Amino acid sequence: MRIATFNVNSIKARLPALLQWLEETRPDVACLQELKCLDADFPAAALEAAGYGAIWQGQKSWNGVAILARDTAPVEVRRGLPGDAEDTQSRYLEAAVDGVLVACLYLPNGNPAPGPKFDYKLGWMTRLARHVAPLLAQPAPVVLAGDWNVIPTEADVYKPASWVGDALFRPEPRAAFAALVEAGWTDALRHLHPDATIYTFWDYMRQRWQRDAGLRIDHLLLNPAAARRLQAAGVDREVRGRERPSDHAPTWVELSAAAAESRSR
DNA sequence: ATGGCTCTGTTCCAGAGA
Repeated sequence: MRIATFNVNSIKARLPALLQWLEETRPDVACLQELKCLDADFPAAALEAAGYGAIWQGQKSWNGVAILARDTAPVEVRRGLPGDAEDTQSRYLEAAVDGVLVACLYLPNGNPAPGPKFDYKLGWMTRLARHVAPLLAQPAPVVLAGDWNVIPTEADVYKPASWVGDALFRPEPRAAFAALVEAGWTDALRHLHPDATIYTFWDYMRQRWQRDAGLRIDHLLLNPAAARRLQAAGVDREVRGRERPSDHAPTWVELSAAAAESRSR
């Protein structure tokens, strides 16, 4: 079972690229971020024609998340991150697909730091940690997939020195991310590729793609039940090199089926 | 330190992103 996350940077601008990628890689689940569209404008029919059921949480101009499932309908479990009744930004969805609980998240950028946007980011991470704590010990696999807007370590950025002080690289968000890993969530890509240079985002500016000056900020965190099934993980880098690309590349994990796991025990 | 690039919408610039 392949579960992917892809910040599309406008689902309307990116629909051809999205459909091409779905056709090529056929993920079982795809978590999308930065839809940048109203609920009414979500291209559900085009995705259905491509073989994907979907749930989505849009909003005008910014943010927006969706969960796609191949040949089935994702069963919505939660809409919005709990803990702040004032939060109206569309950044969090949860769905069950084939016995796996998938959370699709779009963590706030947080720049400039310090400031109210950075405070919102840290508060969001606190709320996330509180919400996912009981999911860690679930017997069912749980995958927290999305654009985390956190560079976990110096190995995850082309030039750490130039990102010091940035909201993606400041100690507080990194500590919040590290605390989840310390608690038992597995950072799937880093776990399987401990020494590799892995990027999932390349800024449009300054020829960052051409220079491979990237960041690893799109992550899939697995609870122990999911980590036990982890077979492979990667980044579909070629998608970033195409015409009119998103600034993020799709990032994915492959989990073995439940039956295969029970046989192997 | 600045600006570079790409997206959206009460658009022909400004705000946000990372």
